[in-house]
Amino acid sequence: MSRTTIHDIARELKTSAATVSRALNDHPSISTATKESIRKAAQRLNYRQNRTASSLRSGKTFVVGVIVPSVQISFFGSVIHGIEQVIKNQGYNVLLFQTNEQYEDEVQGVQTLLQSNVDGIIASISKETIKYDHFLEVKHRNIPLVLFDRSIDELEVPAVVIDDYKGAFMATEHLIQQGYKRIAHISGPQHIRIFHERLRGYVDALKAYGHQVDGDLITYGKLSIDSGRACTQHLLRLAHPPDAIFAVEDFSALGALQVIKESPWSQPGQIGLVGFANEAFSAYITPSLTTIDQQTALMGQEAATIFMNLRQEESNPTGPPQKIVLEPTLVVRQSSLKRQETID
Amino acid sequence: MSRTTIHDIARELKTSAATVSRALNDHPSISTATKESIRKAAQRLNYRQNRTASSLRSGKTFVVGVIVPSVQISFFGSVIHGIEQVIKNQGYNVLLFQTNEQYEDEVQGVQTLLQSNVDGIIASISKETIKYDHFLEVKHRNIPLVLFDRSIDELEVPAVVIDDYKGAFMATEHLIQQGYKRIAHISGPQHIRIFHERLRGYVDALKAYGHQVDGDLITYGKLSIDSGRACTQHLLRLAHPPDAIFAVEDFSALGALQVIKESPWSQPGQIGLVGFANEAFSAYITPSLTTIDQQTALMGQEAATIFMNLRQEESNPTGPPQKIVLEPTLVVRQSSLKRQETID
DNA sequence: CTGAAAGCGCTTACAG
DNA sequence: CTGAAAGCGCTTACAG
Repeated sequence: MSRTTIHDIARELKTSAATVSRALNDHPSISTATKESIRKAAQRLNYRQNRTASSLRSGKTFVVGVIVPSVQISFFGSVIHGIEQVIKNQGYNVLLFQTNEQYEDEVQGVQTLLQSNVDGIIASISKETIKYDHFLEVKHRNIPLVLFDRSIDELEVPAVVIDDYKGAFMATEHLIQQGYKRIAHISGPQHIRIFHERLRGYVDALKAYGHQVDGDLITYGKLSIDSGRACTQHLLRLAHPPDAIFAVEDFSALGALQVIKESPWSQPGQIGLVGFANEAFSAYITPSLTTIDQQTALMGQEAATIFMNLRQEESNPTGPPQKIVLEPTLVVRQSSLKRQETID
Repeated sequence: MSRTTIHDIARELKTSAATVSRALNDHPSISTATKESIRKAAQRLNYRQNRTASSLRSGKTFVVGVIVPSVQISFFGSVIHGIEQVIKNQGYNVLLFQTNEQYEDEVQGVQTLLQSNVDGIIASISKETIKYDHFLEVKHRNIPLVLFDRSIDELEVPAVVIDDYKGAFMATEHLIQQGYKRIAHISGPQHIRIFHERLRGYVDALKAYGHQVDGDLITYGKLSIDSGRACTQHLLRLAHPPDAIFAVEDFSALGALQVIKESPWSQPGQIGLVGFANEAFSAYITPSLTTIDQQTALMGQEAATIFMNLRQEESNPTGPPQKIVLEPTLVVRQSSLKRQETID
């Protein structure tokens, strides 16, 4: 019942384990006839390569570690999908680590992936992370590291992001063009670049259209439904409340929408709302959520492709790390459309 | 720059690799003093165990393979979360494989996981799968295999499911109690047990309440928004259309809801709707979707716990495989509430 | 085109 | 309590 090894095949065919190994790996110096008979024997004996042994010897595991806050956020699920598409064809697999947005889990994840000898790591950092030693270790060990979406400039590693500034600008511009006058922003943790960029895009769009930037209308949330609720409650209680909200991501926007719907004096249609991320639920809520699409599958594919290229280079830092910036798209749905006020 | 090994530590402390290995694994026969100094040296030299080498020698990888149709379905994301919670504490990690509901991908996934020497596999089968040889091989190799949700009785392996019959009965009963008279069912592939069970629950609830079971009102879909749309269009075009629909899962229900909303002569509130799974979006669509909750996190935890127990047994089949059946819960939201007809 | 031999970095009976 | 030695199943220079 114990598993077939290359030695079993070698014995069967009266050849050597080396030849069997070469044949199964399609090594050019093995004759076609030999390869053929070895392959047949392998199949007959139900041979399966022992990847662990192969990895130990060759130094390659064909495993890519993927670190994300949570697969339950459809954005990350979708990116993982894109990653898998690309690497599967090259014989790679995904070893998954969820951080639950916790710094400690992220550190532990990196350690585990290092111990597992992954051939590379593709990651999006947790919102709690403000120290990067664990990622620096990856870099110093010359293990290909690619960040996506939530990247960290100071790490100086390749990254795939969308143009968050531009996306935020478009979102805000859209609200302005709809005729909203006091546009608030629910932002996110500023140490993560993308959230800061979105804030910048918001501010610059207001300025570009001659709107005043009012610090009271900018709140800092935590990227969750509950946080979106809290921020919105705060905004609606202002002496001079907003007539529109641009939320830094869709979960915050969803929280905002809930509060808006519950509040008697602020129905949807009166308060414009735009999110960011085009989460799975965003098209189906009511009103459906106007948001910024991030080309998630493409983001995953690009990150995986960078890894594939990096993998060969082997520690020759050829200039600054590659950075791919994808174009955001505005997806207009109902939540941002301004209702005609003539009814009142 | 090459990685520290136990030999490096041994040399440093003038002891043997065997002792270093034992000390780092907290072997009882090593003195506390020795352990202490070895641990310190390991830390100082930034030692990280090479899991590949450890696995090859010990035969354990501390990796659990998880096979699911797609992490983008929040149900599966949530179960994976539950699995990770349990196994992380025991030092295990998740090697992820998505099948995209394709039989070929599932077979390939199993092969890869076998080659990777995973210590066990936790899986939910693809809807396209009707042959199970790949899973039989796992079983025959004595690798712990646990199925969840979409399980296969004939494989005779442990499984965690919810009581799908009961959930479907509850869903249908709820619609009956709301006063709906012609309740349709959008079902799923019948070779997967849970979908057949849900159909049974639907039929039996109708019978239990003296409703007629009308074959015209039962359609067989493919578990997707589009499929739900198609089935619903078909149902609404019947000479004698339904006044309520119980959908086999939430994506089908979402498709149904879209068609209902688009159709001028069948607004929500007139056509009752219940789904199954309590997907992430279900609470937020309008009308919010009444559905059956499946205790996803618990399902993952239970599956992981079974694996943990199985792992020790080592091929002594002690009676029939364990089967855990979780209780479903009816989550009543707006989509199933019957509007008073007095308005007309 | 093929084989013998070394070795990847651990773990673990066996011996003391 | 500690060490020497074998070996997990591969891959790969080296030699022919």
